[in-house]
Amino acid sequence: MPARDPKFLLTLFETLLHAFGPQGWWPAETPFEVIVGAILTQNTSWNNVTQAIERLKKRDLLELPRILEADPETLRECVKPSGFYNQKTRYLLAFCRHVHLHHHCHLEAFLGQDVPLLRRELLSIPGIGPETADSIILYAAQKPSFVVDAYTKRILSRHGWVPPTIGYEALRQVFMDALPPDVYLFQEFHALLVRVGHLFCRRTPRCDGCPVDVVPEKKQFEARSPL
DNA sequence: GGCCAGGACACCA
DNA sequence: TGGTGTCATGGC
Repeated sequence: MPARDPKFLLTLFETLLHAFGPQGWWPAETPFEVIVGAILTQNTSWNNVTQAIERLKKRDLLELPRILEADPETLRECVKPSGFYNQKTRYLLAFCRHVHLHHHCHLEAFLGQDVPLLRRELLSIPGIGPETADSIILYAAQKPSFVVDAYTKRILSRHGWVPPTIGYEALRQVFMDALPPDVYLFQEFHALLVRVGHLFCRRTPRCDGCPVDVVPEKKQFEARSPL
């Protein structure tokens, strides 16, 4: 049960864009670096991820074939600062092996597929869940698939616009239905929600001054869920 | 020293 | 189907 007015989310986007300006996501030089970052940032602060990516860069491992050729122990050492390094090394290798096996390491061909096909294929790879898949589609493939993360859910439910129990796919659909399929809009909106989340909506409630509060929309759910 | 972070997955009832 | 534990490092 999302907010009824489909223009509400556009109003929210414009409010955040006015308050914070364009965020210019994703901070990466290549689509493959986006993908590596998307996997490494799972439940991890971006600061830790940048350290891992720097290690990979230093060893010239930010290319798909290089990861496949790399010594697994070296790979683990690079991934380590981002936490969960055994898992994430496995996930990184699983992704690279998949593209190697099914697309002959041709990342552009893989990312060039239609969104439904690409999303289904991404979700079939171990370690790629819905958020990671949508991040890869939106920021690496540059195709419109809205990314829902913990902040998105927290911000919207805390303000009473969606129930706190809403699932990933349902919340994603709220955005997909309400917004035009515009890559720039999706990229900036997600980045802005993360920015707001960092500043105002951590687990310790600290919402004073949150620009989301000024968005005019009738709230349908109990506001300020006790997250 | 404890809490938190731009999740995903296995396991269990 | 939904809830819970596990994976692990670095910053505050």
